[in-house]
Amino acid sequence: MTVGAPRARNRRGQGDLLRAEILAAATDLLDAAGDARAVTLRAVARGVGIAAPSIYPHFPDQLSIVVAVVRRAFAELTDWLRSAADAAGEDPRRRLHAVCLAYLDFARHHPERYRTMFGGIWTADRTVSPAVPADLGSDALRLVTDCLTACVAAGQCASTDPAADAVALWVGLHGLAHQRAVSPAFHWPADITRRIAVPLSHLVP
Amino acid sequence: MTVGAPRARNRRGQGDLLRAEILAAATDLLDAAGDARAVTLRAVARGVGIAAPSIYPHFPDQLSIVVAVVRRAFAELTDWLRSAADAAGEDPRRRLHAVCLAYLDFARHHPERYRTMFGGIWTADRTVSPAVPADLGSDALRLVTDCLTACVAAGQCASTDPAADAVALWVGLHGLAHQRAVSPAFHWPADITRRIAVPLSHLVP
DNA sequence: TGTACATCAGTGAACGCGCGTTCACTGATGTAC
DNA sequence: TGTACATCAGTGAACGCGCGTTCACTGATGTAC
Repeated sequence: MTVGAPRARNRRGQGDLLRAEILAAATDLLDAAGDARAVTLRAVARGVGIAAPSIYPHFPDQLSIVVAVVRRAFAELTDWLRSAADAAGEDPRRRLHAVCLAYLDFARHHPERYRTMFGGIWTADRTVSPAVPADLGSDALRLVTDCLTACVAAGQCASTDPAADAVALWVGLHGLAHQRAVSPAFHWPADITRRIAVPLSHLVP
Repeated sequence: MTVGAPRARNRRGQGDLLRAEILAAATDLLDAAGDARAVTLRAVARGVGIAAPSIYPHFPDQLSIVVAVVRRAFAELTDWLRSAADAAGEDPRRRLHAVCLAYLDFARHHPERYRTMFGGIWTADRTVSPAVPADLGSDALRLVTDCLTACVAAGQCASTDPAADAVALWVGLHGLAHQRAVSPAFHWPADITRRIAVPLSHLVP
């Protein structure tokens, strides 16, 4: 976090540009510190290079910044998964495989962000329930469900309830993603991804 | 957290009793607030009913309290799993089943504690890596591994690498336990436990 | 075309707060003689 | 048995810090006339 030359102030009508800068700085802070607690209003302001009160026209309080960061991260995750599925072509099995790997990739590349996305945001006074996966993660979960359903339709998957099994598969992926973010030093079995994803996918041989 | 009558001071030589009270108050605080951040030195002191500096003879700093709480929680988890296994009798399959359910029970009864146990403890200056599951969770993981190995020996499980599959099973349980602690409101499939534990256990029909 | 003025983007100083930690201390309790 | 004293358990006041938030403000920019 370097403090550069004094910021050129945005032109009239372009004040919302600062909002994007604030979000970017907050995301950087989260990725660097690995703790939503580090995303203080003053630290964000320092990151952007503005005075702390300048944040208020864009976010009503400090918590809103963290929530906005998490919301954007979920949108990125969904885009990331969708791109992976699209790149995998038409075969349902390949698509499912690609989405699972992409999910784990996302967590691996942004471990701190991932922890905060799925760790909940807890405060003393306000109750902020990001409602993962029901609300924020619903798009990502639906993508997994769609892949699994397509596998069933193609006769490649033995699931009799793809929606429920998609939740189970996602839970398994999440367990791995989350705990790898927390304990990268643990000696994970080399094929741990396969060991989790294959049984939970109910793919037929 | 009520402030009662002024504490009777411990007798000479019994000063270590306070250590246990401090740990208990810190655990209560964690369970109530759901955030390791709430376990401040001053809040713990208030909970016990002592002056804040009285903690220092027992813990070198605030972080050490949280670490001690987590260590004790892991010991409790291991005891809890062992009791469940013992109560299940000799049949390996029943033992494995009992341990899986007990694991999820523990998380369900202490969601905030669970989140902190497996969420890592992050600070700006000191790096505290609880090394889950390698270090702290190793006893619990070994219990799962032993159960799975016994199932293989009894011909009830098709795993060819029980140690690696135990990690996969644990990851699945953890994913469910963790995300249920974060998002209890999500509409989990009714049989989600079975959907995760059965495929990852590789039990034969 | 010039100019007064409203608006907008952002500042700087200050507030009260809870925090971790330090320091010198107090007063009860046990023990040596 | 009595008494001086060391030790132990814990206190109270104070420190400096970073925090979220407030307030009155500044100065550039666009616009109405």
